[in-house]
Amino acid sequence: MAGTREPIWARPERGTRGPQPEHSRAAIAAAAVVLADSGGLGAVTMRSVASALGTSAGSLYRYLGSREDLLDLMVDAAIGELPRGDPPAGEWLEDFIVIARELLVLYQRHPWLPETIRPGTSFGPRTMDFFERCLVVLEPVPDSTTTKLEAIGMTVGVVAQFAASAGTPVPPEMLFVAVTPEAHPTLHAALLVTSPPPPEPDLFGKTLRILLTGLLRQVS
Amino acid sequence: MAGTREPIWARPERGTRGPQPEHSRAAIAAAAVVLADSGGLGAVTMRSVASALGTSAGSLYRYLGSREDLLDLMVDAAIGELPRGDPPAGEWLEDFIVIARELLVLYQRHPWLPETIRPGTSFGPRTMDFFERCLVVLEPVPDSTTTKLEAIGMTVGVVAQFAASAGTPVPPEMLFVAVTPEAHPTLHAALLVTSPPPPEPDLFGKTLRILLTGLLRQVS
DNA sequence: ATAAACAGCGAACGGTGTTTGCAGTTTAAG
DNA sequence: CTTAAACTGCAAACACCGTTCGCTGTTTAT
Repeated sequence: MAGTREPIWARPERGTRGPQPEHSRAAIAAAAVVLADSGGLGAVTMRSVASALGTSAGSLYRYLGSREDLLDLMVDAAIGELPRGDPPAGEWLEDFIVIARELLVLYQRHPWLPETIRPGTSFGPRTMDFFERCLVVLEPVPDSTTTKLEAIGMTVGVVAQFAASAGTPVPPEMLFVAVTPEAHPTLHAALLVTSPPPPEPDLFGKTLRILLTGLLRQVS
Repeated sequence: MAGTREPIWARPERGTRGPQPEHSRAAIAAAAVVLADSGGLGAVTMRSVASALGTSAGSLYRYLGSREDLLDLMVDAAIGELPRGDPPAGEWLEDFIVIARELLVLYQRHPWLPETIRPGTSFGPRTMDFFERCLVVLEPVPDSTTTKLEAIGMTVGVVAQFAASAGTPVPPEMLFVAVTPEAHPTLHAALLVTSPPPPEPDLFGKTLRILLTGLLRQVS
């Protein structure tokens, strides 16, 4: 029953005694984000982050309880890069899709973000700001907040899906070594097509419009 | 240019010389799946899989080129558990949603599966069978195979989203330590609701129906 | 018969997250 | 002002990880 630990957001950044820490959570998160941006999440090790800050791995545990805490910090720092102001005054659907597009470019700038948002992630204050901003935009929608949060969660998932598929522009044939013309005739035929049909111009917006108008009640 | 390696499906399971191997890819995958089911993906180490098979970690490299190969084997083995026969004769939308439901229960039985399907996964023959089965069901739809594959991918993503959110039945307050009544009034109010409204009876089916009827042309 | 290809195994290598003990520093309490 | 508690930083160590290597023995093609 004591397997889990208190999330980092519930612990004070520093105590009231002792010398002033040489680093801050924000600086640690920023250094880790830089490493992840250039080398992927695998490049974010306690030692690499520590050496980027000019300290040692063990010293990081004065700031973090575990590597998971570091990931929580990174997630919140990245989501904190989203635009914050701009409470828009248009139609809620279009406003919300604007937010989704902002999230998409964030996911493309930080490809490690979706995989770092894992089950067990403890979301920080900047992420809560994001959720709040979504709810504000959805204010005109007459559904319950629970339903809205479900719709937001589904949207975030779809955005991650688009960000991931945009990373692999054309499926390399390496991923399809296992298809045989006999067992998979339809699939095999599809892979032989040399010039695929022109892609939907705005599949992203189209998909989200479909999903949201179905999931949330239209304001009459 | 030589950073990537040939996927395991392109290599023969065994050569033509030498003694018969004591294990098989299928047995290795099965052992790894059992470990992941009970202890999560983190419990799947070369040493743990090897010891489950009564051998040593180094010996596994006679069968696998890397741990990634092991994950590829696991993914294909799990997806291979999906029902295979039953080419249904109903409406394509309902038939496809049946497949999606089968995938959902598979994801719930193997919670490690979505995270194991990573960018770079090389899909095996059982997974190709699954794609083929999806395409067969979508045969009556007049869209291009490319569009259908996009719809399938989006469906798989949505199913993973549902499987993940079903794993966390009620968001524990630990995940929301960072919300403050001042900065997040709407969110804060939503978390105070003691009895949330009864959830949509079949949000899963509803969502997929919405998504698929929008993404794919209705058969006229 | 010979040589190549292969299986199995134990030891080792570099890397990982994390813990621990210690020395030095700052602050709160007596 | 003194003292003790709380705190920081650091180096070393621990257990574990994926992976490689060298070796012995076995099977098969030539």
